[in-house]
Amino acid sequence: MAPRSAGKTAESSDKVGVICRALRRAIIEQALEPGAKLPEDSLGERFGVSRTIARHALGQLAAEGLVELRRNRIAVVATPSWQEARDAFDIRIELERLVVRQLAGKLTKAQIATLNAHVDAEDGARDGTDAVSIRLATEFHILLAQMTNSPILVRYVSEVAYRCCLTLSLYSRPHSSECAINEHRGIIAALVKGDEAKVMSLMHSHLDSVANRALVAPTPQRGRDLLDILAPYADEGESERVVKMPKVVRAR
Amino acid sequence: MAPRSAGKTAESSDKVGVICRALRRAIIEQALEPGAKLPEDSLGERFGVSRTIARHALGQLAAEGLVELRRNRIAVVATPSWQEARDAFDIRIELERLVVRQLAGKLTKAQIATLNAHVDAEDGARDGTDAVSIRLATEFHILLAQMTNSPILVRYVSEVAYRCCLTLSLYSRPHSSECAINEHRGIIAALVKGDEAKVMSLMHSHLDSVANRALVAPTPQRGRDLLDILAPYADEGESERVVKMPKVVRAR
DNA sequence: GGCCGCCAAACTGCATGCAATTCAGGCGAT
DNA sequence: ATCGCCTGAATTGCATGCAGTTTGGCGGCC
Repeated sequence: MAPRSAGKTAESSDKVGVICRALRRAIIEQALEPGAKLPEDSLGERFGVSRTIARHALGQLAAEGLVELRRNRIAVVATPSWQEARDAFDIRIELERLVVRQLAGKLTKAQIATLNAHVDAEDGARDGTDAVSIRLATEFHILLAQMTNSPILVRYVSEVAYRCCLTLSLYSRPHSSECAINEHRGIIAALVKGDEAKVMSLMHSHLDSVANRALVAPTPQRGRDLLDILAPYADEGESERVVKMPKVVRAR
Repeated sequence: MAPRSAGKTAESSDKVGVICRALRRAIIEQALEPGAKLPEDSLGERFGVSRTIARHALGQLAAEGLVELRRNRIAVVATPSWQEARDAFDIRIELERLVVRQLAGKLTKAQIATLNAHVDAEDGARDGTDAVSIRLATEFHILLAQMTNSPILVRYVSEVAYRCCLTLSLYSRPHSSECAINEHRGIIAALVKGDEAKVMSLMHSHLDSVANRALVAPTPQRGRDLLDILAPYADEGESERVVKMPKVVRAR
């Protein structure tokens, strides 16, 4: 009955979970671009719930870093800076190395079959939209994390993978997913073989190459539209020169 | 002091943030033990807000893994299994290695002073309660994370550190904090010297020793959740204390 | 005496209402 | 024409109310 480590911490409560999942998916499939507005009542109306619930869902997603919540302002899909994107990938690399280290040589036949099936699905979706193949690629990594049976690891890998997904829509260009698929197959093979060092290095280089392919140009002016990027970060803490802020409330 | 207003994701909204911080602190100082009930009403009354806000705060804390939310049931302070505690420490080790790797040799004088001051504070609090010294020790690690200027890293390190704190109250015995303080000093020294490899290994062994000192294996078997869950309640037996504790303290 | 079912209290799930704040755009002054 | 101000509409912040669920205890039945 009670599925023990089902890892359901919060959001699975009910409708909140539904909205969270829907929004997450919409975000990582780029149906909702970074900076897109998410008014509470529109959301509530769309999902047939009240603002209270929509609000709660937005709170959860904000905790995951997928949306940005500014006081008294409409919530928007998060717009990570380039540096934050880079940081997210760094963290992701460490976490996923941990995943495959725990998994090397310990996969059951059923798990191997599941993984292979998923990669096949990725393959089959190659003629679909980019958005879908990006989502599938991300889900492959989450699938791996789930096999560790460590709810915490699952949560962190999921979150950071989603965040990376989000940055892909900001800083990347047409995504060549074929190599990623092959790299996924390679990782599965190394996992089955149980070569811990090999699979860790494979995962490292896989993610690193994705990051490098995705995150172009260290020049900060490379974003789609600078306007959106600057807006939410207009007041960065310390070394900010006050250009013109006559009587703006300084947010305490 | 204005500790860099970064990391404004959600909770800093207003009252929700206040409640979150208060509860977090109460939890890591073990004023609230794992399993303690957190009814929305009482919380709201205690903090002078409505259930809506208390509920939202609980949602955030649940997302961080500090409280457990069961549908239609009173929220409780999370009770991680032994395995989850171990997993949390594993993740923490990787994350904090990342922190010190980024920080090695890059600390400003001001940052070094801040760190030293904090360790001095830890030292000064040695004759205080265990709870306080545990909190201070945890905050040292969070301080380090903040110096990376990576909001994501700060968030993850904070969360996982709090979780580890939580497990300490479950599985640890009288905590000898002096060695921890010395290890903290050692880490600062290595950071200043800029020896990346050394500081990573120091941090690794520091956390590993904390984990090993704290997590005494309950049973060689894993998956014995029930035992762990019962532990905090199973006060019966040798203690002649009042077993009867039917109602939650109600904090009035 | 012990067990089972019923019932009231407690609590959560969710929607709605009201006040406060922000946003958009029009109007007048420079 | 540009900038600043002012006002109505949009939107959030929060409290409260009602309905559904769980809890815990009381009384009846075996």
